[in-house]
Amino acid sequence: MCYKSFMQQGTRLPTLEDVARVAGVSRATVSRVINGIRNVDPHLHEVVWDAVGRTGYVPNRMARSLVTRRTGTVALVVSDSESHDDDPFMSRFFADPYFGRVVGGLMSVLRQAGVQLALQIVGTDEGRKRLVGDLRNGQADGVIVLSLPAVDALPRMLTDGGVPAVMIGRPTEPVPINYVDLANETGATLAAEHLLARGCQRIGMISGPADVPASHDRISGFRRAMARHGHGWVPIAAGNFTQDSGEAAMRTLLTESPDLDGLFVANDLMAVGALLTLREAGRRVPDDVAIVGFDDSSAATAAAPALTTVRHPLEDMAAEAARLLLARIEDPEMRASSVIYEPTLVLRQSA
Amino acid sequence: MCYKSFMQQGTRLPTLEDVARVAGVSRATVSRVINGIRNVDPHLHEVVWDAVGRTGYVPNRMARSLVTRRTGTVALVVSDSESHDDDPFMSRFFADPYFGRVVGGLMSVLRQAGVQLALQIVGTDEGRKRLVGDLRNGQADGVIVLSLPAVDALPRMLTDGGVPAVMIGRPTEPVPINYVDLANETGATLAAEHLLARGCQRIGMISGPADVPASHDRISGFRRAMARHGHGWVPIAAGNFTQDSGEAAMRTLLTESPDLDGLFVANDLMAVGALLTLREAGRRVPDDVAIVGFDDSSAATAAAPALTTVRHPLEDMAAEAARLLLARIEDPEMRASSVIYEPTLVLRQSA
DNA sequence: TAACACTCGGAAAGCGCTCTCCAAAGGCGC
DNA sequence: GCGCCTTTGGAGAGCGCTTTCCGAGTGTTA
Repeated sequence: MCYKSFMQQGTRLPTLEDVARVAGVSRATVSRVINGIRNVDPHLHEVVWDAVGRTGYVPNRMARSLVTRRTGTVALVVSDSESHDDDPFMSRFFADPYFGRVVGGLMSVLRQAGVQLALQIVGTDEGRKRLVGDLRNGQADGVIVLSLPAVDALPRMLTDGGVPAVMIGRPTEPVPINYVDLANETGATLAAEHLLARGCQRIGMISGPADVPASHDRISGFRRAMARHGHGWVPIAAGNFTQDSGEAAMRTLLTESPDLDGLFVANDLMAVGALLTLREAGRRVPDDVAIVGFDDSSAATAAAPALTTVRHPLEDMAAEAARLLLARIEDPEMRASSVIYEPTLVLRQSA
Repeated sequence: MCYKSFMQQGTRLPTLEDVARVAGVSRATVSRVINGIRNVDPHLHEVVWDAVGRTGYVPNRMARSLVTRRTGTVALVVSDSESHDDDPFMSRFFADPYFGRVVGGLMSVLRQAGVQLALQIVGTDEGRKRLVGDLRNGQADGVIVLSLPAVDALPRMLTDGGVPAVMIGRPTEPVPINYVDLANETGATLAAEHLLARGCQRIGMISGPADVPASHDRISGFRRAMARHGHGWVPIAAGNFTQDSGEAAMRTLLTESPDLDGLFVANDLMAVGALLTLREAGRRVPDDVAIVGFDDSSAATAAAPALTTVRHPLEDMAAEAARLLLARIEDPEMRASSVIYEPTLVLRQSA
C-alpha cells in the first residue's frame, strides 16, 4: 500500500479506513486529526499525518458533505426570464464585461476562503423550483444571485426556503434578502450635472429596459436631476445594454432630436454603439455631442474617444457580496442587510 | 406531512424514506421510480410520483453522488502560474472577453445536459495536487482546462490520474489529453497575406508572451508567411494580451520602426491599445498603418475604426470541448482526440 | 394440476465520512 | 490506597441514497 499505487488510475482510492489501518488507530482518530478536533496525543497526531502522506489520502468531499451539511461551494445563479431561454442571449451576457467583473470579484474572496463557485442558469419557474430544492438539500452552502428579469420570484423563494443568499443589485420587489447595490440614481445625477456644467443644452439619454431596477433608477435619477435644472422633459430611447441596441437607440434619438448636444448612456457598451452611430452621422464627440457612459468597464477605455463614465465598482461589490454571503453562512441568524456603493465620475475624452 | 410544511425553512426535508411511507412502498421502489429503472407497476409508479409531489421531495445529490460516483458537475479549472497568484491579474483575466466567451460556449452545452459548471483556480503546485486528488475522489465528473502558464504540470497529472479532461488550447508538451484548438499559424498567415495583399511594405507585429503555445504559433505562422513573401525579418514587440500592454508595445514598435505601414496584433485587446497609441502619435488607421487583430472579440467591433481581425470561434470551440468531455465521461475508454478549428479573416475598417 | 420461467417489490448492505457516546487510562486529593 | 475527575481513543450509529439479492406472486406450458 504505497503512495505510488494510489496515484495510478485503476486503483481504489484510499479511505479513512485505509489510513487508520496504516496508522494503527481507529477511523475516528484519523478523522479527529485531519479535522484538528480535540486534543489528540501529539505522537499519534504525527503517526496519522505520516500515514496520510504515505497513502496519499484525500478526504472525499461528498461523503463529508453528506454528514456535515456543508459543501464548500457557493452557487452563482443567473436568473433569466423564459423569453431569453435561447442561447444567443446568454452568450452575449457571458461575453459582457459585467459577467466577468462579477466573477472576478467573487473569486477574489471565495478563493481565499477555499470555497468554489458553481455556475447555474435558470430560465424557467420549473428550473427555479428545482434549484431552490437542490439548494435546500445542501447542493451549495449559499448563493449569489444575478437577477435579470424585471419580475423574478427567485429572491422570495430563496428567503422562504431559508437559503443563504445575496443579490447583486436590489430585488425588484422588497424581499428580506441581503444585497449589494450601486446608488444608481446618484450616478445618473452625476452624469446629468456634468453634462449640464459642460454647457450642454439639449441632453438626451439612452437607457436600459425600464423595468429592471438598476435601469429604472438610472432613468429616474437622470430625469430628476435634469428637472431640477429646468429641463422638465428629456428625450430617452431605450436599449437592452448591448452595443447593437446602443447603435439603434442612437439612431432613433438622432431622428427625434437632431439638435442633441449631450448624451447620457446607461452603460458603456451602448455608449460605444452610440459613438459608432454618431460617427456615421458625422457628429464629432465631444465637440458636437458630449457623451457620458456608465460602468467604467473595459469598453470605456477601449472606445475612441475614451468614455467619460460613471464608475460602477462591480468587482468590489461582488467581493463584498461574497463576504456577506460567507458571513451569513457562518451565522444563520444574521439579518438581511444591504450595502450601497457610491458611484463616482471618471473623466475622459467623451465629455 | 403536507407539501407546505416542507417549504418552510425550519422543517427537515423529505427523504426517500418519507416518500416511501407516504406512498406505502419501500425506499427501493421509490428510488426505482425516480430513476426510471426497470418496470415498475404503472399503478405504483403513479402512486409514487404523487407522493413525491405531495411531499415536495427533491433527491439529495450528495447522497446520490456518494454511491453513484457521479456528480453532474464539470469543473472549469484555470491553471495559473505562481507568479500571478495575486488578485489583479486574475481580475483582468475574468474581465477579458476570452473568459466570458469560453464560459458561454461551455454553458450552452452543459446546461442542456443538466450539468453544472464549477469554477476552480489553481496557482500553485500544491493546489494542483489537491485539485487532482479532489477530482479523483469524484468532486467533479470531468474538467475543462484553461492553462495559462507556459509550462504546466496539470495536464499530465490529470491524465495520469485518469481524470476525464479536455483542454482549450493545446498543451505545451505533448500529453495524451483531449483538446480543442485553433489553427493559430493559419490565422497568422491569413493576417500576413491580407496585409501584404493590401500593399503594406513595412509590416510589424505585436505578439503575446512567446512561450505560450497559442502565442508562439501566431508568431511563427506570421514569420513564416512573411518570409515566404520575401520579408525575412519583421519587427515584433511582445505584450501580454492586455490593452495596456498593447499600447506599450506599439510605442516601442513605433520608435524602433517609425516607418511601419502594417501591423498584425495577436489579439484584439492589444490591437485596441495599439490603436490608441497610434492615434496619439498622429497616425491614421488604416491610411497610415493598417491593422489586423486576432480573436474577433467584442473589442473588435467596439474599436474605432472597427478591427479587421482573425476570427477565433471560441464559443464553438468551448462547446465542442464540453461535448468531448461529456462523451469521454460517458465512455472512459475513449482515446484522446483533438479538434482543430480553422480561423477566418473578418474584414472591417482597420485593414 | 404441477412445474417452470418471469416479473416485481422489499430487505439490507453498503458508499466514506463525522460525531456522539462510552470505556479505559491517567492524575489528583484525602 | 481508594474514589473521583479529566483526558483520550474506539465502537458504532447514522447522513440519504442506490443496487444486489431474494422471495413472493403471476402467467404459461406440459
